[in-house]
Amino acid sequence: MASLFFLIDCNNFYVSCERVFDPALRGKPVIVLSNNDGCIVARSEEVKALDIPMGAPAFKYRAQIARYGIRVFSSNYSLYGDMSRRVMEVLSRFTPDMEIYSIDEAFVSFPERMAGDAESLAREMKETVERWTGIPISIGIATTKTLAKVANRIAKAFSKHGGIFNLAACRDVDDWLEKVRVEEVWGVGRRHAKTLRSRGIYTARQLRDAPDTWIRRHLTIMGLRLVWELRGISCLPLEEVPPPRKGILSSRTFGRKVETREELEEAVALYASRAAEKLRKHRLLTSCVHVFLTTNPYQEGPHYANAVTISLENPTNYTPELVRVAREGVGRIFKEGYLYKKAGVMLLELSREGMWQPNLFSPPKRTGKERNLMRALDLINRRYGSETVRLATSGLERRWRVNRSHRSPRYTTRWEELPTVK
DNA sequence: TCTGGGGTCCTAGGACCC
DNA sequence: TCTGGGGTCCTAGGACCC
Repeated sequence: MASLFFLIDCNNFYVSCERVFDPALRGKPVIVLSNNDGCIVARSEEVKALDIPMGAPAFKYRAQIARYGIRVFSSNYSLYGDMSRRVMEVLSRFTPDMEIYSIDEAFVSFPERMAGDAESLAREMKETVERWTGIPISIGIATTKTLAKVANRIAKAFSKHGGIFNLAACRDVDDWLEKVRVEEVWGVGRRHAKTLRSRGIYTARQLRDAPDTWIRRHLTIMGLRLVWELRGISCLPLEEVPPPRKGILSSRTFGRKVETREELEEAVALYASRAAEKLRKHRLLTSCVHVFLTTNPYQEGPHYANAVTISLENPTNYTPELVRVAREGVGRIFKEGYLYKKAGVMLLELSREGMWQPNLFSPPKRTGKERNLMRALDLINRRYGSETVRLATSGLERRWRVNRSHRSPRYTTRWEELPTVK
């Protein structure tokens, strides 16, 4: 049975989260920076109007930030994660058929026979989310997910539609697709856009009408699916149950350059601990640890990047074991004489706790004691803040830690940072 | 001086098998 | 003079997403 897809997208999500708790920011230019205060990852409308692009390195725009009095925030993921949970909770009251696609986006679907009510339903969703959470949203409606994305973009670009646009009810779909540039289509990035332009394809409409064989050859099977979706043939179903994770990554750019093996080992020990914590949170075990380090690729001078993958005999989520292996990994790839900028730990080959095959030749050493230790560790860190208790190998001084000089309070997840009403 | 972090999927090519 | 065809599995790298 055919469905109608809604794509719900929070407007300038991180900026909107900051504005909920500081209304003085409304109508003012605001940006939110990535980790280490590196890139601009969210912009208010006022900033978009200044042609400051998404993902730009913040230091290149210092002059404009000062000139226009742009308010700057470091990322506050505790706050954004919690606000996202609230938005999704409100949306889920309208339908069980929902896919949480990212921190600020969700797809929902309704049977096509409800098409007549689609817009009033969307309006109700929008009003409820905005009233209950304070986060403004836009909604795109269409017969496929890719077209719903397009519809959402139109809803955002043309404010006369009041943040809601229903492409399924349009007679002039061709005209609308003509207005959307090919690189704005979901699944077309910089490289594919270039390939398409070289063949004279500039708009979503031209992409929709491109020949299958050429698309298949140059944009792979993914591109072909996307083109079919533009034609209204649904190829991407709603994924209500998230597929099992394939890997868990923890990595950071350093606040300053790191030269010594000891400091790299500290950093990697911390990342391994964090990854192990995520592992336990999802009740998973890993049997493969991937460690990587790299110098700054943007900078002149000798560049070095390397990685190593270490298989474990038995799957585990025990922090000390993973930290030991990760540090060993650093030992294998570290080279003296370079200025390192980033390192990370990736855990692969994940399995569900309690479902792994014991190894015949080396029975597991894991004891109830270890499990209890990890449980206590997680409990303490959840209650008193992360890293209240941690391994000493992850360093005490830690001069390499990230810069985060403009973070707002964690209003909703820390008692001592609750907003005060005057 | 200063350029994020966490994911997914696909393809090409090599090694290996009979 | 003549040197196949059909598979699988693994990995590295590229492209994309937010």
